[in-house]
This record gives sequence, structure tokens and C-alpha cells, in this order.
Amino acid sequence: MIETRLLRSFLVVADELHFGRAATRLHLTQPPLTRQIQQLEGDLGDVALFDRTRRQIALTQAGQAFVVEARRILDQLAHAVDRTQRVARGESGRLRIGFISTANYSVLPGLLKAFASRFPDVEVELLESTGDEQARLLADGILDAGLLIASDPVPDLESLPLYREPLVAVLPRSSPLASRTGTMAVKPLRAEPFVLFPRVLAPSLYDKIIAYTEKAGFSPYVAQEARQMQTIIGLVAGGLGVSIVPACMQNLRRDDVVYQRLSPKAPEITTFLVWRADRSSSVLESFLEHCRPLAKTSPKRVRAKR
Amino acid sequence: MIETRLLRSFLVVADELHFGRAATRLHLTQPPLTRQIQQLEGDLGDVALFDRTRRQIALTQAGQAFVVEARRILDQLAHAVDRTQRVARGESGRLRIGFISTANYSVLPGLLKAFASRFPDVEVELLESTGDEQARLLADGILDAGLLIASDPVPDLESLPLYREPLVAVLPRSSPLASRTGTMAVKPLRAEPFVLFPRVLAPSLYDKIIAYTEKAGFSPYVAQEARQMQTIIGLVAGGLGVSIVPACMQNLRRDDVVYQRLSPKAPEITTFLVWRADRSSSVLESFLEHCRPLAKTSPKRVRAKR
DNA sequence: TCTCGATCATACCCAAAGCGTATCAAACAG
DNA sequence: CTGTTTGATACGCTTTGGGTATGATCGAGA
Repeated sequence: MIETRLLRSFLVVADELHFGRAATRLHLTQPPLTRQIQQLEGDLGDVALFDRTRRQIALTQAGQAFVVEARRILDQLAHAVDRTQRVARGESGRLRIGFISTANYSVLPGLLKAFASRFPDVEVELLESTGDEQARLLADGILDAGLLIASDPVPDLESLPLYREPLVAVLPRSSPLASRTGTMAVKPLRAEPFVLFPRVLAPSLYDKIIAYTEKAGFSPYVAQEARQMQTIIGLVAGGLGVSIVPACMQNLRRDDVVYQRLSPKAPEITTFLVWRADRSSSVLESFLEHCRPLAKTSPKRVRAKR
Repeated sequence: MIETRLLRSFLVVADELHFGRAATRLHLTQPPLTRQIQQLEGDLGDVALFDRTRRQIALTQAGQAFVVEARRILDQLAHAVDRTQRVARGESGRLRIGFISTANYSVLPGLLKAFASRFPDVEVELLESTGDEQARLLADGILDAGLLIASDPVPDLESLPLYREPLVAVLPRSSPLASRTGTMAVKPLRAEPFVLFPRVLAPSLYDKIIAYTEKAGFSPYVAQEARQMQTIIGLVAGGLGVSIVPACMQNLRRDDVVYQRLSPKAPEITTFLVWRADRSSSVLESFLEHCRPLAKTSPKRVRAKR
């Protein structure tokens, strides 16, 4: 089998066209170098790489061809070492991140943009999914990290709170309930039909909304269900009802809807980054390092920012 | 330095994910294999390729990246061996061939087509040139072989006669000298202006033409010189004169010229393949082997064919 | 929880591979 | 024709790498 040592030696001999000088450059003496080339020629099937009939040796055509190939192989090897080291350092590789749709309007875009500029060789794969589904995909090793809304720590997963936001009401712009101040009371929503997502998709968020309205004395009448936030807001715009959504959805600006802060103060929800403590790859480690400074430990900091 | 032995072992371990089984496949025992992987990880800069914390070892992300790279390197190596052997066998490589313009109308096209179909991986480089120039380029090692017209063996070169042909007259179709039979006497050309090439370009052919006309009792009056056969025939077509050219030029068919066999019998010329005996590369060897069956040893065989 | 089997790591020894010194053989310059 | 240069060969020795024995650790099952 041809070892890289033979390739290295061959390239130096091919460069010097002189066994003695080549041996010096390789920090060895001439006889072993001669044997190396002989062995290489043998391994290639007794192909003559050099023409030694005269005093000055010369590359045969086969030798010239092999120079090109050998150089390519050693380049490839150097590249392999570099790439592997970068993957080990978490500077290169693949990162699979799950996220709930609202993250697309809050932390996700900025997070990815900043991370991509710091780690340009990391290929990020995104998968929109519910919180429960993400937990399952993390357990199965399909995902490296997830972005989801939670109140309690997710079992078996590490987590980092990234974003706190209140819930807000969303109404058709034509609705008489829409106020100039941007704030409205919850109570009047009692009479409105609601557009909401099916509870299974995000039970904790769903229950928070229901608990909030029930504290105000009513259970919302869900006139229409939709699975995605964008769709919910589209249906609100179409006049099918009102809804209560995370504040970040205000980033989805539409002329035909208005968002309203609620009083009494609507509950806040937190978007967490979650991952498995036991399966930390270097790329994930890089990503976590990148995210940690962005953690929102206290709700006050979020308030201050607004 | 990373040897291919380490790459081979690594790929088997990565495939089996089990040191013991991998060692069996590699025809060695487990401890040295463990050391090989340790050495490989050390050579990569203490990068962990496998996760050995659990019973079942697993590839790290760096390990996964290195699998791809290592496989590529070994593939490249196999390809290098194959290609080098093919070059050594003369099945691949580059062949630089010089030729005189008339060869383009006689042996060259067929020769190259047949050779290319037998040796598809040989890259043939063509260089149109005079006979003397070809001899010089062969001596300098620029050319591997040449196609030229000669009467005497070229000094320091091996040669193989490939094509024998008589000289023929070429006249404007409108010329009253053009006969129906396709044969004409030389004598009437005495009164015609000639289009010929400068003597330096092909002294032996030039002298043959002059000797022939002088035997018929005249020296041609060269009204116009041109370096290329196509141009000479073009000028004949344009009515600037007549000429005497190798018979193969009849392959350059034009409505406005006619070719005529000459009487008394015009001298024959031979196109030779020439090469340096001392610089025979394998590709050249293949080419010579391909050409030898085409050699025309006796003029009779050529005659017989017509 | 404890034990045992499976599996990778380590220690140590030996054989093979590879390097160095000495020398030979051939080619070329003078 | 001779001496010098240069690649090839011979042989001894060091180093490398593989084998055997054994240790350490993890996990399955009692």
C-alpha cells in the first residue's frame, strides 16, 4: 500500500531531480530515499517514475502524471486535516435547529444572522415544528437545538431563556374595539369570535390565553382554528374574528389588522433555546456560546428595552 | 505525518463502530488498531474522532467530517495509481505531433481518427510545420513525432514510410491544357507561369519538381510564391498560373481547378513518420505500434491499391 | 445494588520495517 | 583514459508497529 511518506519523498525528488539533494531536504540520506522510490514504483506495478539511464535523472511521462496526482492527494490531506480541526473547534459543520413559528418573528432572524457571520462555515438547517415535536426530535438526535415557548423547564433538556414578551390582542383594523392608544381592555373581547390554534400544537400557550380570559370573566368562543400564526392573523384581517398572540407577531405588519396591548396586564411568555446536555457537539457548543450573552434572565431587561 | 494506513484503519473502524471487529477485518488485533486511531487523533491535533464514553463507540462530528475526507483521499489515491499505470502503458497521456500541410490531405486525418478510437485517453497535440522545423523540434524534445516528406533518411531520426504518391499538375479549369483523360504531358507547362512555394520550406520536394521539369527541357517560371498548399491551389484557381503538387492535394476539390496526371511519369514522394529513437515514451510507443501496420514499404503496394 | 461479560486502553515484548554507513557501478567531464 | 559525480546495493542497527496479557469501565441482568 502506498503511504503518504512515499508521496512526499517522490515530490521532493521530482522537484530536485537529484536523489542526494532531495534526501538532504527530507532530512535523510540518499540510500533509503532510493529505496523509497523503488518501493513506490513497485507499488504502482513496476512503473518507472524516473528515467535514470543518464547522469541527470528525469521524470518519465508516468512520473509527470504521478506528480500531479500526488500533489493533489497531499493537498487533499492537508485540507482534510484543516476541515476536521475546524469541525472539532465548532467552526464548521452542520447544526439542525427546530423552531416554533413565532420565533421567526422574534429571536430567530437576528440570532441566525449574527451566528452565520461569526461562523460562516457552519451550515444551519432549520425545521419549523411545535414544542413537543422538537423535544421528541431532540431526544432522537435529529435536532441539535430547539426554539420553543415554555413555562416550566423541559424535562431532560437544558434551556436558556432568550426572549420574553407579553401577549397582545389582534383585531381587524375596521373593528370599533381598536383604540388609538394601542391599549385596550380584555373584557370587550368576550363578545367577539376568536381565531385560535388547536390546543395540541402548544398546550402551554393555549392554556395561558384561556386562563387570562377566564380571569377576565369569559371563555373565548373559538369560531375558527388555524395552525399557523400567519394564518391566524390573515383570518383576523379577513374579519373572521379576533385573537391573542405573542407580541412579536407585531413584526408581521399588515394594513388591515391592529395589535393592542391588553389590560389587565396580559401574561408574558418566554421563548427558550433548548438542547440535550449529553449530546453536545462542538458546533452546538459554539452556538450555545454565541447565544448565552443574549439570554434574558429577568423580565425587567426586556421591559427596559422597549 | 498522517499515513494512508491510518486512513484505511480509520474508515474500517468508522464503518464497524467496533474496534475488535474492525481489527479482524484489517487482519490485526485490537490493541494496535486502538493505537493507530490514537495516533491519528494526535496527528490531527488531538481531535477526538470517536466518542468512547459509552459501550458503543460513535463518530464525533469531526469524525464524520473526516470519514468523508479520508474516503476522498483514498479514492484519489486509487485513481492516481490507475492513471499513472495507464500513462505508463501508453494508454493515456499527451502526444505532440508535427506535420506538413500536405499530410492534412493524405494520411493525417485517418491516422488520428483510428488512433483516437483505440486510445481515447491520449491527448494529441498537432503542430503544422516544415520538415526541417520538425527535425529541430524533435531534437529539442518539443515534438514526439513528425510527419514530413523526405527522400533520404533524416539523420538521428527513426522513420517509417507511410504514404507514397506521385506529383500531379494543377491547372485552372478554364485552361485549354486540361484534358478529359486526366493525364497530360509536362512539356506544355513550359509556357505557363508557375505558382510555387519558397524553396527553403521544402528543399527536397522543390528540387524534385525542378529536376522533373528540367528533364522535360525547361525551368519553370515562378510568377508567384505562396507558403501553403491551399494558397497555391487558390492562386491557381484564380488564374495566376499552374503548379505541380503532391497527388493528395486532389482531396482539396475545387470546381475551378483540375488535377492532371503527368507524362512522362512524375516522380513519387514519400511521407514519413519520424521520431527520436532515444526518447521513446510509452504513448509514442503506442502510436508507433498503431502506425507500423500502415507502413508502405514498396511503391508497388501503393500502385496496386490505386 | 451487585456481578459479570463486553469493550476499549495500557504495558510489555518481539519481529519487521526503515534508516545510516560503507561500498559498488555506471556515466560523464576533462 | 581517469577521476568525479551520482544512483544502487549490502549490511548492521534503531525505531516502529504488531501481538499477548491485562487493566479499567460501562452496561445488562440477576
